[in-house]
Amino acid sequence: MYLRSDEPGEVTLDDVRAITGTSKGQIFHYIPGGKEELLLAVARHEADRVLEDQQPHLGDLTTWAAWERWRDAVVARYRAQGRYCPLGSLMSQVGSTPGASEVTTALISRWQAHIRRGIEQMQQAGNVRADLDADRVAAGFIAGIQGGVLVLRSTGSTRHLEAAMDLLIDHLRGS
Amino acid sequence: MYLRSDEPGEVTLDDVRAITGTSKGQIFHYIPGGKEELLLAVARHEADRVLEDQQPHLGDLTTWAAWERWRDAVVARYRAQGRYCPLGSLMSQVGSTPGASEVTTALISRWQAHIRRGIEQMQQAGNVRADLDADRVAAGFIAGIQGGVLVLRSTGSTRHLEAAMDLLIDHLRGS
DNA sequence: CGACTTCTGGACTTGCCGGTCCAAAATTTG
DNA sequence: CAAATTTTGGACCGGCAAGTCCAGAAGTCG
Repeated sequence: MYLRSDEPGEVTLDDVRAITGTSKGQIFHYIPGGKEELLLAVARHEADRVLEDQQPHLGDLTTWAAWERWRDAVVARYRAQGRYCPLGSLMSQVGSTPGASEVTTALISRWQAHIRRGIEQMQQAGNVRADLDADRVAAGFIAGIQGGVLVLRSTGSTRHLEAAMDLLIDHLRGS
Repeated sequence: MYLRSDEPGEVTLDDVRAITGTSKGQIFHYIPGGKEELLLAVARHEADRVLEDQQPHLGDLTTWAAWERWRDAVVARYRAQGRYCPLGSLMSQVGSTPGASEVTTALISRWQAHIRRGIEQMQQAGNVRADLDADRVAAGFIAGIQGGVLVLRSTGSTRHLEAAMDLLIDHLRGS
């Protein structure tokens, strides 16, 4: 039975010690909360990166071309990441502690707010039907992207992610 | 068979022993592969249940009313399940072994095939535009549902799941 | 009944990992 | 410089959980 080895499973404090070239003493000196505090800090950092990697497109969804660039950026980012999802692994390790779900819900809500804002701007410009519930469509995007990434993690293909994003953009276009 | 009630972490063989009223000797006598084989067997069983719980709707997506019933069944099922997703927990424990991804990809592909078939039937009946790529839209459904459930697991709300399914059904309707 | 096979229970082994502790090195301070 | 404080390294502890082993119970068959 092999526990050890490559990326997928668990990260141990010994791994951290080895990688950072430090010692247990230092880890607990600087991070009194131990493993959970460490993992949560990394998770928060990764969560920020998720949104950063979508910029500047995510913050400026004001034309159809921008939506396409955003779509491409998201697909490219996750294609590059492949089966290994840092944030996903982290969250599954930190389990269902209160801090963990706080990180995910915060990420989701910031992400969704960006998308909603983009839709509203498109509506104001008359490019999207005004009677669409922007927040609801934004929620759909979040779900589609998350699910696409989940599928990517187990199949290695970005097909579902692309399909979800394309369909939702088409929906906005009113096709 | 029911598994733990306190959702979060790990299932140990001692848990299994206690719940089933057996002993380590028996477990390894009947399941030589140990924990991994056991977990995979349960995962396969849960995967079957996922589709069973959507029947008979999933197998008969031939009218708009049927699509709505299916949508309601899926939402109801996951709402009832709440934050605790048996299959999800299982898969995160069994990690990224080859057997694990085989279970998920098999589930995804059967699920998607059902949806695709439903779309094709609607197309043949003239209810859905014939130029829609049925398999692609089905992939979008899978992504949306998976993502909706993922969000449900961390926020406890079915809002994203409902939004994703409604938007995709609207899309089929060509609204 | 008696040899033989299968099943059962649970003590035991092995190895892992988070966390503690403290002695010594480095650094600051007076 | 010397005392006080902070930082460092790593041996060690405790607990946990997967998997092994074997002694005996239960069942099978001639």
